[in-house]
Amino acid sequence: MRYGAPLPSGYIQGVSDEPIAYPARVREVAPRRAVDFDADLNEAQRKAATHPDGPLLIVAGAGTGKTRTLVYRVAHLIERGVRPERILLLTFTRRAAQEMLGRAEKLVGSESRAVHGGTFHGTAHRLIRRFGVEAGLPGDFTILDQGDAEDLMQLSRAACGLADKTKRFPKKETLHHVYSRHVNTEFPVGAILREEYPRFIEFEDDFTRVFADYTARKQSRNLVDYDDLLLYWAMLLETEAARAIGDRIGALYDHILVDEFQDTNVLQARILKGMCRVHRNLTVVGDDAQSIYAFRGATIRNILDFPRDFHGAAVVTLEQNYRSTQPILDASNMLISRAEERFTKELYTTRTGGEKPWLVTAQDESQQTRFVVDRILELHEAGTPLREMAVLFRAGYMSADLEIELTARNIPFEKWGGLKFLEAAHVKDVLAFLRVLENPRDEVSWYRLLQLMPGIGETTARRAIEALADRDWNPEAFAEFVPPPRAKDAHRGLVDLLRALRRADLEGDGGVAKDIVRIRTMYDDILRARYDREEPRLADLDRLQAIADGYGSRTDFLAAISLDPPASSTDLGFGSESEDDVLILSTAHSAKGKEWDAVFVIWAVDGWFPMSRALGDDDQIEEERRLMYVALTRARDHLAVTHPFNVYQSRRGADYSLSQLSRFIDRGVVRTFQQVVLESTERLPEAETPSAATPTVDLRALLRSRFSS
DNA sequence: TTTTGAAGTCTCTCC
DNA sequence: GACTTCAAAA
Repeated sequence: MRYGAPLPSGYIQGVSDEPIAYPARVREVAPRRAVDFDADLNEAQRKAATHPDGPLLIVAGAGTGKTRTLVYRVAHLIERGVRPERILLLTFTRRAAQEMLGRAEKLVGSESRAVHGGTFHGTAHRLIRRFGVEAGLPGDFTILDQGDAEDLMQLSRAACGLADKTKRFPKKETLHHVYSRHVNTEFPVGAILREEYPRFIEFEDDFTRVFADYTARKQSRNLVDYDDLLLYWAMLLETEAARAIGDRIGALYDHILVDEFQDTNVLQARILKGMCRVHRNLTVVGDDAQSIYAFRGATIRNILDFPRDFHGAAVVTLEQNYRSTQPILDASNMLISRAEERFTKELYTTRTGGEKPWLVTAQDESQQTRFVVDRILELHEAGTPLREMAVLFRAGYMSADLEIELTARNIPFEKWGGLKFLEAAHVKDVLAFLRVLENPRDEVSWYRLLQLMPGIGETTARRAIEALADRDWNPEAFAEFVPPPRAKDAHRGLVDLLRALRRADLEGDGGVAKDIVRIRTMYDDILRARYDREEPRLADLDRLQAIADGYGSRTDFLAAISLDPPASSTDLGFGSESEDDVLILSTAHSAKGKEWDAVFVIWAVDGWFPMSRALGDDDQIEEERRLMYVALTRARDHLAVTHPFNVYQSRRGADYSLSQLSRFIDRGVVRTFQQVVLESTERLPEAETPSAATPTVDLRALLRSRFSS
């Protein structure tokens, strides 16, 4: 059973097939110059970049000039006369797309600006807005992010009568995870349960019921989740009823290039096949050793099966690493050599010299932090800009202590990945108002904003929504809804606010930033009453307002923030800040595709990296290992892996426990590092503690003994 | 019956 | 430190 919306058979033809307009990302016009493929590329890179038409698989190890090769391929295509707007460049993150388009522009000039680039989801969104209505999809849908989708799943769960305290029935997050996996991997629900949640197998029928309700609910409320974006794209291409539309979408592009192919899933592979039904000009680049998105359904089979799926595909392998020094490669190669399955080979470099990476044992978290900060300042004084250094970790919250220290010492930093401010409750609250205006059927947002009102809780909110649904979501139905007496004032206030906002819309006095100002006349008070520390939250809303200012319409704004969320605080529209020399803090995932002169990988502790949740499952441990490999291979000249020895365990009472070094740094890997054990700070006066202290005999012995057991 | 405050329970990666 | 669950108050 599948849960996607079937495409209605009727659709209207018409509207020209001119390419979708993409906003130009770079303003200045770069001069056009002849590209020198011979001088700029090595043989393998050149072979890939100048490959003629037809399917091409580039297997590229870390740092082998993958981006460079793709950019030169784009340049080559343009020189060959392919129209730039007929080239589609699919990447995994928005950052990667921007970087690649920027580099292409430097190479071939402003012409390359017409190249279409973006993430799978972003591109899906544009195509669906453009062609979806013709295929019977709603034109005014709003996009659910993961949190919204989970909330909607909760409503479905309740509608199926599974919300009561039956403790054993899975949480909304689990339900959504299974659903998303089903869509992205096409595994049957039962198989997913058997593999990942054996304890829930008995509920398979209930899962199916909830999913059916969830799917129907999304459709009747004009809601589209991330998975739907891909699903609808695939269906536009594949469904017989949409054949003519699929043909036109397929005819939009002559060449398709895909970055990070190892992180695509079967649904994305189907999309690529569909996009290539007129031509077979598909170039994919990937590295199986860097596959780190299995949790999203990515499968390495896409790379392995590529030559079979696209018969006669050329395969080019890039092995020469231009990024890292040999000692860093030695450590990385050793680490990944432990992987259960490997398909690619050892990386090598012609770069000479370079010191062994450091393996730093700190006494505790605060010493780890001090070491990292001291070392960063040292390198900075020696001439490395802050922006050329990064601290990487497994999960967003692990940098908390470091962030405090950096702030205290006035070192500017920028954080990538982890919790984004758009996911913060108070920001989502304000967005809920906007989304209800945009799509009055947005049940998730109604539910959220109603419960903000004093006196209105779960039950009253649900009743109000029922009243709305009964009247086909006519906005007036809410005004006529009779709330319980205690919520009378709040109801009145909300009705007035929504009316005022709609009126402003009609009178052209809108603008999404103005909307937010109006919403905040009500919401700021609610916020103050709800939270003790209101200042940072109010500041977040100021930032939201500033971002909104850059968008003309509410529709654009809402779509943009679901698909291209500002990833860091400096992305948030305070322009000049992003030019500053700032240190990068990033999750290992968000660091993929980037490189720095100096990289610090902190919390290399078993249970942290790899995370404890992965420990039960061999495949997950392998994915964690590849993730560590990704982290290590980000470094050009300096690499330090740190682990605190004593870890404060807030979970089990207030005491310290001894931590184990990450299992990925086994004895053989340790030999590729130089070990540094930081002295306990109590023993030495601070002035005498060098940032890289001499190892003490005791701790070294302790360290060794752990590897011998 | 519904809301709200307080204690208790986890904590990921991303579009 | 944020979200869920439980018990008391309106």
